[in-house]
Amino acid sequence: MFELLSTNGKSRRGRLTLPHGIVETPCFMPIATKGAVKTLSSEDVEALGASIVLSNTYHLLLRPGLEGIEKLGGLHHLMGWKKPILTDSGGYQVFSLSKMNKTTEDGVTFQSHIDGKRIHLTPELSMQMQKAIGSDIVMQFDDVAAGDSTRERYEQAMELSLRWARRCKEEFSKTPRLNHSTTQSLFAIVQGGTHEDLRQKSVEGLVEIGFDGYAIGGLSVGEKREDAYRVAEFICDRMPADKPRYFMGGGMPEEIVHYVSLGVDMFDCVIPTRNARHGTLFTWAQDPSTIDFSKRPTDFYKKLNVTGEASTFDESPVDAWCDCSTCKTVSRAYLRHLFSVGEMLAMRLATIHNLRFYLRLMEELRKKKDA
RNA sequence: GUGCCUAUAGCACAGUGGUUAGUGCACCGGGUUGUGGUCCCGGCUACGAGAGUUCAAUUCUCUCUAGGCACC
Repeated sequence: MFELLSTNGKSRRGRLTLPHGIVETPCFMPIATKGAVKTLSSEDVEALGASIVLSNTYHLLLRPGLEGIEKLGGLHHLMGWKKPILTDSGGYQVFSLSKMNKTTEDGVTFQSHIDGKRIHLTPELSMQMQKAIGSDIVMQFDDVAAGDSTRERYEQAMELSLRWARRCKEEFSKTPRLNHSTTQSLFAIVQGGTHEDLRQKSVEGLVEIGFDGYAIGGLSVGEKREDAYRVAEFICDRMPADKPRYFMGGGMPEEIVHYVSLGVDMFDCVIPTRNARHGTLFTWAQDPSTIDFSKRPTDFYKKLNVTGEASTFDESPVDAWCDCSTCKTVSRAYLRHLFSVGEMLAMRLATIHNLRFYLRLMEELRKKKDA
């Protein structure tokens, strides 16, 4: 299911063949937490050039629920999205959303942020839910420690994630495939904070169990960027070369460039979509096809706060180098006006642009490897 | 014309005879890393004018000006 097409130093050019289609890597996965990339239709997302999206087990478990999603025929059918879907397991949401949760060996009990109902999420339930969703790529249920945790906490989270990984694999292997696909993949998640020895133990333990792909979890959660770079390289150097590598949750454009140079194949991040909704847009500092990414540049883009005063009478497009529909049809002045009066269209136009920026970045990064 | 009420930031309002006059919205700037669509952190801008009482007035008194209400 994963072909390594070429390498250049540590960086890789690959191809994932999944039940719902082919994903060229390195790739970026737009986030459709509750079954939609906010403000966009599935058709929009496809037109932007996305080949896979990320959705979320935790949110879909709350609504429409396990039985609900089965009755609805799985998430692909519900969304009208024909390409691959990866689902996060819900582990991160326990860390990031709910302050009122309790982690035990069995799983996590927390209160729904919607109606306060108590939910007990276990590795087994997460697997069942992701199967019901019909994800092309299922993520293991994991325990994420905050970026400023003690070594003890990192170690505990890593060990627990390792034990949960085993349970996920068992459940994943035995439960009848509820949906359309017979070839869902299961990815494991490496934990261990910024400690190399813990990360090493995590990778080795997971590889021994055996998964279809491996993710780097627990970074971009408050630690220093240089620590994240160091740990990511350490992990990549110990991951199996013939399996896809997924950096979870990151990051800024220059971080993605850096991680690609270390050999990461897959990314997801809320930055392009969330920043778009708050008026922060990414723009190219030069023609993207002329950027030499092998030098790990950090200055190849600029952030534009389009709600700022400077855009008030600016008739120019958001980005002259961009080929998205927003840049081809509207001015900065119009976008600023739409934000200023609170029109929903502002968020949509900005989301289209920022996602296109990220997807274009990946296209350019792949081109360099193709050449 | 007469009486009463009001006058504090761009707007709506708090408040005080004594160091640096608050809040919300608006505006300006920054943030956002396995989603917060409404979030977070900063910043700017004010006691209508004049006189009096007082050690000290945005605060109390008077006059003026402007606005509101009522009555002719």
